[in-house]
Amino acid sequence: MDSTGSLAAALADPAPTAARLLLGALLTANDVTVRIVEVEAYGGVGEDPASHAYRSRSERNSPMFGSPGTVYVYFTYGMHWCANVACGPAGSAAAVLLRAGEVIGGNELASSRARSRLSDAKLASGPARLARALRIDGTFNGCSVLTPDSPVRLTASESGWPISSDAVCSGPRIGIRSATDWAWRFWVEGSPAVSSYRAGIRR
DNA sequence: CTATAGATAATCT
DNA sequence: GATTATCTATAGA
Repeated sequence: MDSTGSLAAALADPAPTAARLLLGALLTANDVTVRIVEVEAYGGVGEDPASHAYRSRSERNSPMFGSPGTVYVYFTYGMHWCANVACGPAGSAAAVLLRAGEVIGGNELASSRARSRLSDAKLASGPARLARALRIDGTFNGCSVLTPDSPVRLTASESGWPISSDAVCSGPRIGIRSATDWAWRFWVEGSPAVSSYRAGIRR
């Protein structure tokens, strides 16, 4: 089986399993390629209070209900785009949030797109920066990362994927206010691009 | 280095 | 009208 077929099989798994299998895969869009090093899993309707799909299907979250590999992009905090990939059986509304990646191609382009001057390691460190480096916005909604002519593509090199489970860490998800004790965030140990956010956010 | 406040708009109630 | 799966500038140690 080729690597794209393996990825397709991985995306059909439940969110936490699919999430950890996305680590080490390559994401390409707009002439920039990143190696995914940090992700979070989100569940479907009625099963994950932190998920955008928790309440019900809406116009915004409808891409989450698509087949595995469907891209769901949302706009938040008045200025940031964040990218997800639907996973699990079609209609389950589970998804994986792409939180961080190492830029391995199109470095200068990614740098020129950044809102501020950033070191190479931080160009795609954080969900909004990742989307910005690849210039992913709302027009990508509904695309599939598994379709050859899609503007966003997910691939895997046979040598670098999947990542050894020894190198994968997990912990609580970031920036949410419910289900904070679910260890549904996964990252590659030691990657300089993994975001190191502060724990306590005061309001 | 750490900690905090402010920006800024679509979506949902 | 409140909330938000964030980032950056700025202040202080």
